[in-house]
Amino acid sequence: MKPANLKTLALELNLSISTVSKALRDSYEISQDTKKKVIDLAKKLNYQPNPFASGLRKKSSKTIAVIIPEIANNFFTLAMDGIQVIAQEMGYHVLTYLTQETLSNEIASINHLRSGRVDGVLISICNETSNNAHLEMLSEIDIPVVFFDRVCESLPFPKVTTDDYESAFKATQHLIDAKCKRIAFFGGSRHLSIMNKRRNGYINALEKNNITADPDLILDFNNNNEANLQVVRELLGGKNPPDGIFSAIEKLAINAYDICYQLNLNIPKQVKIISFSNLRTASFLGPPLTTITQPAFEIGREAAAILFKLIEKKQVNDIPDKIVLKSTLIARESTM
Amino acid sequence: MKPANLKTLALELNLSISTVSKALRDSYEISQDTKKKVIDLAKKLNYQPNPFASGLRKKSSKTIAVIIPEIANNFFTLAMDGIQVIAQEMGYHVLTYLTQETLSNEIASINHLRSGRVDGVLISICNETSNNAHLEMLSEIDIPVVFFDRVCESLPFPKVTTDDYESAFKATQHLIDAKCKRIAFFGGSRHLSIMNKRRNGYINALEKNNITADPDLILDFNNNNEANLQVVRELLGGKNPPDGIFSAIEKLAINAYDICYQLNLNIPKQVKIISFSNLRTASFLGPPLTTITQPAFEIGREAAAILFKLIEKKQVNDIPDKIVLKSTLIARESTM
DNA sequence: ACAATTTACGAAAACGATTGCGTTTTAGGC
DNA sequence: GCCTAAAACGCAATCGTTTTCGTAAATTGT
Repeated sequence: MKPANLKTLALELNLSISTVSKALRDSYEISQDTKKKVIDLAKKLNYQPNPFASGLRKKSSKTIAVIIPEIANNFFTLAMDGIQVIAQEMGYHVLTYLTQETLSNEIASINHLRSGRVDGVLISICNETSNNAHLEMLSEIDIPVVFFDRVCESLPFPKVTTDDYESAFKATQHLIDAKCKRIAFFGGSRHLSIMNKRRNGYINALEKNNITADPDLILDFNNNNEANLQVVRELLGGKNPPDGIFSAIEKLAINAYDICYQLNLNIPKQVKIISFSNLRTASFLGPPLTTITQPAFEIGREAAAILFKLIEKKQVNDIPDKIVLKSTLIARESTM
Repeated sequence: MKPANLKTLALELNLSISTVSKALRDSYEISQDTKKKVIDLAKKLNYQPNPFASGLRKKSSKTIAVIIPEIANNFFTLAMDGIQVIAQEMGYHVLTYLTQETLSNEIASINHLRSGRVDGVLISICNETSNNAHLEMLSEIDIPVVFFDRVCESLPFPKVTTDDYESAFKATQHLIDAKCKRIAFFGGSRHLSIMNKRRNGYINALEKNNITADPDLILDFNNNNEANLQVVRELLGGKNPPDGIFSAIEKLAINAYDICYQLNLNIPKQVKIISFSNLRTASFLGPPLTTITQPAFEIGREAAAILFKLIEKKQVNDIPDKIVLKSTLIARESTM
């Protein structure tokens, strides 16, 4: 059965298409009587306006795009949840693009948006992103953009992040307070500003405690998990292993657990571990993992809320350039 | 800067709009020479066809919808990943709708699709779904639909599931083999066929071992996690607690861990636990959790692959009505 | 050299919703 | 009863792309 359209309704009611359209949009030009008739029939036939037709005409789609590196990641999953909740409330549709941490996918995704397919974009950049050529294209497209978590500092879009530097500092201090002498940092791409902030928080915390950072303990990991595991194995199985690990990435903390199990290293006796993480099961790990937990859901909500303000041009002047939410350190047995 | 459109290109090249359009679609009507000119300019101006215009004209959107109960769920996250991978390969866009396990949201989402916004639908129904009135509307919309995991048996759409009955049977047998005498079943909505299959697998495994199922040990949980925790607490803290738990839902196994920690119950000595789960950290829990792990990623891939065959009407005859993938039981310490 | 094809392109009508503007009807004022 | 103004509705253009059909020019065959 063909879906009903304005023509169908108009024919049935002996009205013109424009009258029907205006009635449905509650125009002052149409009498209450006709409005009621139109609306009733529309409901009866389950009329849904064709999104292509109105998109073409109005140049708006009631759709936003979310571009994230991966979805099988607790942080992004929760952020996505927050985004969806707001979007659903606002009556918007959500298109998701996964870049799989690959620059070419990120470029392709952004290119898709040039066509006016969406009214706004929420983006968290991938760890291969070093230059901003493709991100600057976002400025050329004339739609609102909001960055969250993995932001690009040099671009003039609102950004929602967490207090990465402070959290990293606290995490490192937490390990120092737990008597760790050799603390390793597990980080990611040097191109990501959040990674640099976390690394700096780590380094400055060490310095403040008069510990000189050992370059051998500052590790950058990539997207190859096998290789990453090997690096962790060599570090923990080597001759001068760390007694504390601060991981800026959840997955790397899991790798550390993996290797500790393999090498029969006791956590926390031989090595203490703290990690940025949104793992729901952190409390039930063996041993429970001390985490820096980002308010991922709220980040998604905030970012989406800002985006919709921009899209609907409400209170555009009181939109902050940058929102920083606080992460919380939850101490558990892995650092006791 | 306004995005380039066919008119722009046509004007620049002194060609007609139709020629440009045909050139870009590699029509045999256009000479190689003109094609090259058009394509070059299109690339230079970064032309992207307006999706509304072509959607309106062609009645196809290169977009699919994914309707799932929640995204903060390891199974659905992985399935989503599989779907996205295929969709990206096929050049399709993905719209996500979360029903939050709520019937009204599911109805609203399905209603959105009546407008021709998408070319196909992948759906896993929510646990409030008992009657099929709204799902039958999917038949009226004239687009392909594929169910995955939480399928609706009575509807004539392809279904991708796992061997739920067999896996549940094996899981229960696994506990029986581990000398459990009182095995509890943690299930969900009786409206979901997969839950019934898992429950039946459990019951039949008991019967085969000449154990009569105790109704007090067959629990149905809902979406209220606080209430669920309380039920688990009363069961495990009661006078006749089970010595084995087979959970059909990951979240409930976590609840069980939670209560065991609270009540100082030793897993597996006092109670053994096995659960359907896609937890990546199952091996690192205290103790490591024995799981029935569904091939979630592959389910997503398979379902998407079938959907695209249907959409593009390729090999439509050799599409099976039902695909059943196998889950794997991974024995870990929680049942030793 | 002339008809018959073939090649290469353009004109124009869709697709369905929106909206400015013109037109008809009704109500109101005197 | 006539004029003005407001109320209620229809006409038609528009958004950008696709596609059918028509036609001029180039090519082929004899």
